[in-house]
Amino acid sequence: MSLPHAILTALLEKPSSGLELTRRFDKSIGYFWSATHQQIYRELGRLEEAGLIRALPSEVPVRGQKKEYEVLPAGGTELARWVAESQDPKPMRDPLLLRIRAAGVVGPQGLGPELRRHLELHRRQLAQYEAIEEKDFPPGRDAVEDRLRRLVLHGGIALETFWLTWLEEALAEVGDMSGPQA
Amino acid sequence: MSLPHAILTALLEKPSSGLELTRRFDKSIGYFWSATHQQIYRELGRLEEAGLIRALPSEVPVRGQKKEYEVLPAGGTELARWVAESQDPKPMRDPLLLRIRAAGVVGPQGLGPELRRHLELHRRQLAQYEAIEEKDFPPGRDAVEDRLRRLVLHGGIALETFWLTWLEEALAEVGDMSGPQA
DNA sequence: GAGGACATGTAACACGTTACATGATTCA
DNA sequence: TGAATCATGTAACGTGTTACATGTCCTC
Repeated sequence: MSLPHAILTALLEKPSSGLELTRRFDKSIGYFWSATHQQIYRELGRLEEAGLIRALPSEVPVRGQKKEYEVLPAGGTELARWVAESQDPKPMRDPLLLRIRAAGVVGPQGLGPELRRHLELHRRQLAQYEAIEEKDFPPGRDAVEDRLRRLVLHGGIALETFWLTWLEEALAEVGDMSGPQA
Repeated sequence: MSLPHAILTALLEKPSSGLELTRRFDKSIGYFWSATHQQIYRELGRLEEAGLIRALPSEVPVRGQKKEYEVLPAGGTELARWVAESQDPKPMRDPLLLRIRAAGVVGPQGLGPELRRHLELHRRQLAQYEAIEEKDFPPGRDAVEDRLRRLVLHGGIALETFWLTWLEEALAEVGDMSGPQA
């Protein structure tokens, strides 16, 4: 049950409409918890129903009309409860590792290009994170909120770095035996 | 669509019944693609329907009776196709990073113990991977299949190492401000 | 023959994904 | 007025999760 709490977090940072939330997910929170606009609208309805958020009463609630939400006190309480909750880490679930395992059985033909493509994609993601760090977290900003957001960003950077390192190892292992030849 | 291919891989390594597959997922393939027995039975039915696997004809197919499956040629072809397929890496989806972000908004109260607990769990997982490496991959075994399975295991080890490093950083940041005091 | 382990399966629901539908606003 | 964009929403489906149901085999 992470999506509702991701939405509560985003709305506490700034009250927003569904589409605004979607955009903010695409470029910030979505880096570690992505969601489509359909999921977000569905969940906004549930959160409102549950009394954790409410639509700002300024506008008439017509279809096609922008509808802004803000977090109610019960929503903040629920989010704080969830932050301290005990949740076991889920085992990783990665299709690429699975494909390497499968390649051990049916052969690594065709894997080389795919590994190189992933390597490039992770390089770009890492560059993007590093740009964010440089832009949003210059040395000196040290409020609690800044420190925690930087911590999260460091997680993303370290994860991408892991992928780069591992993909290099994978290419060294697989690259030369997965070319166009049989 | 990874589960069917995880099952094809497991069945190619060794024909099995549904429950045997469930056990093998719990202690091997499931480290990077977990599945419950209900998912596995459902998927075995679909794979048989699709003509990619078949039940070994030796036993009478009665409810409660063991039913072993093996991969048909079409299943091997499909798996090889999937290995070389182009699949974008999915953005990570991690509730703990999300909770840290939320803690930036509602405060990190109660996070310390949770971080320490995760740290301990990841230490154990890492130790387990290292035990597997020592037991199943002694230096010298160099068949293609061995090399690729070792590569996957190295991925798991590096990921756990990432978590340990990052959780230490997180504790340094959060540990002292999330105690029992307000 | 009763209990427990083994084994397969159903049912219901939550979450995520894709495609599409509908209405409002803006601007040429 | 027509097209583009903004904005909210429905519908259908696939996967993952949880709880439970049913049947067989072994052992005491």
